[in-house]
Amino acid sequence: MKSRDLINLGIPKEHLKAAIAAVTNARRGGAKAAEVRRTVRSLSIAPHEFVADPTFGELATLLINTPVATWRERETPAPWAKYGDDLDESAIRQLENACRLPVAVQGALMPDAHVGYGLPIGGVLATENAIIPYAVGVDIACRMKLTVLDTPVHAIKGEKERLIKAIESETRFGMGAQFRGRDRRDHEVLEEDTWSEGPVTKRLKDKAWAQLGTSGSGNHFVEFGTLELNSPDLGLEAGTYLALLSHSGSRGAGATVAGHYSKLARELHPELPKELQHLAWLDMDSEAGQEYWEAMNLMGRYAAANHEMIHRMVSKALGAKVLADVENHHNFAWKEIHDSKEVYVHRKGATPADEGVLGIIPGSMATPGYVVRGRGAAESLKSASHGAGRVMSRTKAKETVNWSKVKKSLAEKDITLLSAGVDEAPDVYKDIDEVMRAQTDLVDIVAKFSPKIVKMAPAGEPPED
DNA sequence: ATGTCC
Repeated sequence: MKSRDLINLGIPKEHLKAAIAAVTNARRGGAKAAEVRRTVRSLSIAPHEFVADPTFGELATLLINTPVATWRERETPAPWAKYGDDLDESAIRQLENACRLPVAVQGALMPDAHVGYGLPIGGVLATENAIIPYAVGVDIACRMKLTVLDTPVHAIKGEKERLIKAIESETRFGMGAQFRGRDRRDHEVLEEDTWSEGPVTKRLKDKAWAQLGTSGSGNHFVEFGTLELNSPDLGLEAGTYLALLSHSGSRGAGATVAGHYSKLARELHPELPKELQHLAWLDMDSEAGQEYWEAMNLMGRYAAANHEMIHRMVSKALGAKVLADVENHHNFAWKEIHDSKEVYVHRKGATPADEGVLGIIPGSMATPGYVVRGRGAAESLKSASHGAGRVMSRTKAKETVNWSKVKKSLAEKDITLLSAGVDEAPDVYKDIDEVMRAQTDLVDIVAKFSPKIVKMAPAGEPPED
């Protein structure tokens, strides 16, 4: 019997697992399909009559003890702030909807906001005692890392081939990208017991190992560029440096964790209206909530290790020493105190910007990114944008972007593009400097990074191995 | 974002 049959027979989504187990047991015990079907129908109508049944008793008790879920939204929506004047209206609607959730406490919309599943990208949401998998995002712990190297800046021109080779030989890109055999990277994060403690993560460790030190597709990248520091900071003298910047996350492992728990959250909240289904939450007091929290935090450490291996291998190939290091998650949730209250702050495509905290806000392959220092603005839930933000969908980009024009413009800026999809062309993004101007209350600019040698996943090609 | 839904 399939899930859909069970639902048609009146089994609520949240008890599908228990129902499937009971049906399987009944069939193993020799009951015929039609007979089981009749039992399930009767049980869904009058569960009290089945409490003592050896096979269906447990399911009957579950049905009796589950109050009929009813949708109750906040009487008044949670307060939220937005930054920027020309924000996508659909993204605004998504954040407004999120603020209607009974678990919502406060929201904020960053100037790079655009539509995503559930919460918009560039959306921040604080909740009480609840975690929303889709408000963290599919790429859990998607993250930036910048290392300043002791390699002289003129190497970007003078030793270009050597820099290109370091990226090409030490990184992998694309959906399913991985290292094979002895090329696999090792990191102590893989030795954690946490992997085997989670019912989902225990199946993901080998894939995670194979993908350690890789970037995915879409907006992930690894690039060399110049970092301009106008005054001493980051433990460095003022000056222009050669830096390595990467954008990647928790890869396939994180996507599987996200998919599993967002589905579970939706099943646990069948009462949610359609526009809020993707914002289904897990109660932090529940086993599912705790499982997701542990898995999410593991994905956080894994994504950090992922970047660490990219930077370690590339700088090692160059024989370079790391002079400074800045990094941050921008798809994650944190337990924080806001307004003297403990809340779970989800930042989905948003950079943590508590007072004094360093972060990285990238532009595009052809425009600057910025190292920033947070100002701790309460209205933004101590957050800032995570980039420039898309102005054009991937589909539209593929129809309209003139690739040879892009190449010409890159050449004029002395930018070497090793590979990328047309949907990542500079024009699909907002003007990063305009976005930075919309968030002067949120962050101060520390340094400016200009991309010079850029690698992204090639479009439409099979993954490398 | 991800080897394309459990």
